[in-house]
Amino acid sequence: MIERTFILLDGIGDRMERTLWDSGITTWGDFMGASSVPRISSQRKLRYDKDLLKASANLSVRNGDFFAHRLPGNEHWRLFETFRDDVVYLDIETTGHFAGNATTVVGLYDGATFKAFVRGKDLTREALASALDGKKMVVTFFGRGFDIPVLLHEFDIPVPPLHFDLCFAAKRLNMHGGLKVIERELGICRSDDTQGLSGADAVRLWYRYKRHEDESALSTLLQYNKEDVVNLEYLASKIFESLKTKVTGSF
DNA sequence: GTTATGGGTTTAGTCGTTTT
DNA sequence: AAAACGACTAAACCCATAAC
Repeated sequence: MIERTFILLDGIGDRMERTLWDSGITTWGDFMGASSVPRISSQRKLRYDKDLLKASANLSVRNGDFFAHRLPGNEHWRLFETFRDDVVYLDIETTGHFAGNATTVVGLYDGATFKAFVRGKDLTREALASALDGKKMVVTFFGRGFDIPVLLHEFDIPVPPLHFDLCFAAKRLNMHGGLKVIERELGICRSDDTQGLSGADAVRLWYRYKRHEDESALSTLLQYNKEDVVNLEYLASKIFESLKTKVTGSF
């Protein structure tokens, strides 16, 4: 998908990109190989050829920062397949807005293993930073509005440059509603222990664990968080494929 | 059910630039 | 000169969450 992307060129927006695709120029190679391109002067084409060459070089060394800066946040999804091996799925639980919104649990999943960091145990700036180190893309549900700002405010850690927020991506596919609703739409089932639990319940579970040192409440909370995070992977690949088809019209 | 919060996106409209 | 287009802006809107 990234090699079909032209909106990273300065002066090319989504409409011009569509025009290029429609005229048969569907990849960077097509563009650079064409002797001339409709609606683009030869002078500009020269500049774009250089830019695309630079993009190719950055793609081959897998430089996530390069693309993060050249694409608007709502188009970061285009790099999901490219950086799939360096993705981290992330979901946090907190004490809630009016209790200062302190992070209680940070759940991370890299596609193979799940790791939860718990406040008062192993949730530290250093542990988080090292777990996120080297990741090129973070996948969240509404993380742009919630998880990432909260984490930055509390821990000031470096986060991966690319961010695939499934909430806004799903909306582009006319899938409205929160994470649980969308999970159900895609046929994902929750375990018996966490069936029907919501974010508000996560707050309650935390307080139950804290007040009574109730380890079973914590373990339910961690299970809930784990399912949230692990399900993001399936959601992401589904949403990526649908978005790709929708945007390109699957030429 | 309503409201507040803080982050973000989308949409519609306007304006300036590029291409033919 | 006209058409097509991107950039910019502001307003509307969405989400998770909890207090009321």
